[in-house]
Amino acid sequence: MAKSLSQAFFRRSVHEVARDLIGTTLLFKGVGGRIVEVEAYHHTDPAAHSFRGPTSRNAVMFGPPGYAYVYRSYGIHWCLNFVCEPEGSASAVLIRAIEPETGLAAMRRRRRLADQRLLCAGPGRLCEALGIAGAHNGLALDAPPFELFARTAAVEIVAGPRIGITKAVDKPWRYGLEGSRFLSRRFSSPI
DNA sequence: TGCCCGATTAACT
DNA sequence: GTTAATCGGGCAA
Repeated sequence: MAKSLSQAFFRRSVHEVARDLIGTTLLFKGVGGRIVEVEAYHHTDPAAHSFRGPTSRNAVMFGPPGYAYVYRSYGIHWCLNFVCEPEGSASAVLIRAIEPETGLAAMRRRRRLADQRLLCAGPGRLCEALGIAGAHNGLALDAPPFELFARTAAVEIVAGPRIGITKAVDKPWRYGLEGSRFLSRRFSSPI
């Protein structure tokens, strides 16, 4: 049985945590799968929500590591982030895609006709499939309804530029599981 | 108060 | 390849 991740897992730099999240299992109310794609956002990064300081929306980012930051994107979708170390640094990892494994029926029901490959391939799709919404902003990641399990084998990780941003576009802070079919987009070249 | 734009997605041509 | 949907944050006035 895989080990549960504790708060200590998130008490490290956002880039370390981002790489180590690839291959871990994320469940929300018992539904989810293996994380295959994430992006790191550091508070000194102009593309990060926290770059201009605390607001009511990003307040959770300025709190302790190991909590979920959920925000509305484009007025339509929800996006899930994990807050990282150090406390108050307002850095977080955006969860962009998981490989659906557990609770497929519940995910399909929420996502309607989507095929399994697109069920959780993208931050908005993932939140819809798992039933994550703004009400879950600020929840701890080491307690229900969240469950996180460490990976049980080594993984090949690829990196590349982040998606959908207009600032700091050159930073290769998107991480993915090499060769996964469940990425929101392909990585152009392995690093 | 008003205006612009975004860590997106699905449905178009 | 393009674009509409849709709304809160951030900034200018």
